[in-house]
Amino acid sequence: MTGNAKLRAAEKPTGSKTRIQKENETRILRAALDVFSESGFHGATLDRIASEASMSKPNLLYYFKSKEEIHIALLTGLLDVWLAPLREIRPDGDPVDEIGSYIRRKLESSHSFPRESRLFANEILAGAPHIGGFLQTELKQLVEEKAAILQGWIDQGRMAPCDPRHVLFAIWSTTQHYADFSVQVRHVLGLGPGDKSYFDEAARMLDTLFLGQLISRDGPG
Amino acid sequence: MTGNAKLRAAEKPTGSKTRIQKENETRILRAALDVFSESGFHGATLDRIASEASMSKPNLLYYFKSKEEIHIALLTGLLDVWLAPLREIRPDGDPVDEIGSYIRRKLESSHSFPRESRLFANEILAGAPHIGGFLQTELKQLVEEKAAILQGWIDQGRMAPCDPRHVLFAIWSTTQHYADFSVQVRHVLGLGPGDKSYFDEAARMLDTLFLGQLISRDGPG
DNA sequence: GTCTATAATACGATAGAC
DNA sequence: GTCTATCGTATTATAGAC
Repeated sequence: MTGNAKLRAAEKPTGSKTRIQKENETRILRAALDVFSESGFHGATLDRIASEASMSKPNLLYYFKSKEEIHIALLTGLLDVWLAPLREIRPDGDPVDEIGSYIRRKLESSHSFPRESRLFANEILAGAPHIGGFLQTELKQLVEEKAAILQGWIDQGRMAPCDPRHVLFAIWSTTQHYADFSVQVRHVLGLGPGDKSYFDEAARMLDTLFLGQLISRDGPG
Repeated sequence: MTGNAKLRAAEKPTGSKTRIQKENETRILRAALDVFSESGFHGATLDRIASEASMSKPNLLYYFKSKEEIHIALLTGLLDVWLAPLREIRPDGDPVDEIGSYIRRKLESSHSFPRESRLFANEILAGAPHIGGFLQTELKQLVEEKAAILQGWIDQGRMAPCDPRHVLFAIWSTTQHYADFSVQVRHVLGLGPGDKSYFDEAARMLDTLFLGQLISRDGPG
C-alpha cells in the first residue's frame, strides 16, 4: 500500500490533485457556501459544514487547514464571478442596451446565486477583511475603466451628467438587494420562503428606473 | 441599607428606573451598537461590549440577562427610526417633492446612522430571526399604505407604471448601500477610512436616477 | 484518507463576597 | 450595584490508531 501511494504520488506532478481530493474539496466548499451564507463567518461552525458535507470534522480539516482557509477559498473563487457581468460592458454599444443587459445579468445573478451574493455581502459588512485588497485594486481598476465608457456617453449627451461610478453603485445595490435582503422582500410582499416570483416585477421596475423615466415635474413622459 | 433600598423601591412605581440604571443601560447599548454593527451578532463578544462600556462583564449582565437581550433591545429601539422617514410621505404632495425628500431623508440617515443601518442589514442577512414579525406586520402594512399613494400618482399619469413597492425597495437599497457597503464604496473611490465626501455625489446621482432621466433611446432629454 | 478521542481555548453566564 | 472567581459548554484544531 505504501508502495502504491508512492507510485501514485510519483505519477502526478506537484500541485495536482487526485479525483477523490477534488471531489471532497468540492463537497466541502458546497457545504461551506450553504453554512457561511446563511450564518456568516462567526455564526458558522465546522460541525455544521462537516455535517452538510457528510464528512467528519477532522477529515474536513485534512483538506483545509482552518475554518478561515475555507472561507477565503470561497471568497476568492467568487471574485471572478462577481466581475464577469461588469467586464461585458462594451464602449461601442448603445447605452440603453449596454446598461440594460448589465442590469439583467446582475439581477439574474441575484436570482441564480443568492448564497454567493450573501457571502459577499457578509464579507463587505464585516469590513472586507479578506478582500479589501481586491476591492482596492482589481475592482477599482475595472470600475474606472467602465466608468470611463459611461463618461463617454455622458459627454456625447446620450446619458445624463452624473458620476458614473455612483451609477454602478446604484445598479449593484438595487440588483443585489433581491438576494441579500430577500427575506425582507418576501415578508413585505407577503410571499412564502421559497417564492422568487418577485423577480419579474423587479426587472420591470429596474428597466423603468434606469432606462426610462420614473417621475419628473412634467410626468414620466 | 436594606431599609433604604426598600424605601427607594417603594418611592418609584414598578417598571421605573433610577438615574444610574438608565445611564448604565445607555452606556451598554451605545457600546453594543458599536460592537454588533462592526462584527455582527456572533462575531461580537460580551467581553468587548463590556470593555467599550468600561464595565465588568457580570455587571453588564446585571442590566441585561443575556447577549441576545441586548441585541433585541437595540433592534426594537431601531424600528421606529427605520419607519420614520417612510411615514412622512404625504398623498397630497407632488410626487417629485415627496419621493425626493424621502430619498434625502434616507440618505441622510445612512450618513448619520451607519452603525444602525449595518445592525439592521446584519439582522436581515441572517434571516431576520428577531424582527421577522415586524417585517410581516408593521412594515408590510406601512409599505402597502405608502404604495397605495404611489399607485394613485401612477393612475394620475404623474409616475411611470411599475410596482410601487419595488420602487420603495430601490430607494432603500440605493440609500442604505452607502452605509452598509461603505467600505466597498470607499475602496473603489480610493478614499480613506473616515472619508464621507461621496455623499454629495450620491445625492446628485439619486436625484437624476429617480427624479430625472438617466438614459433613454433618445438621450436623457 | 478517514476515523475516535481529546487537547486547548474562547465565551456566555452564574455564584457569592462586598 | 459592582466586583473576582469560576462553571459549563461550544468550538477550533490536533494526536494518533487504522
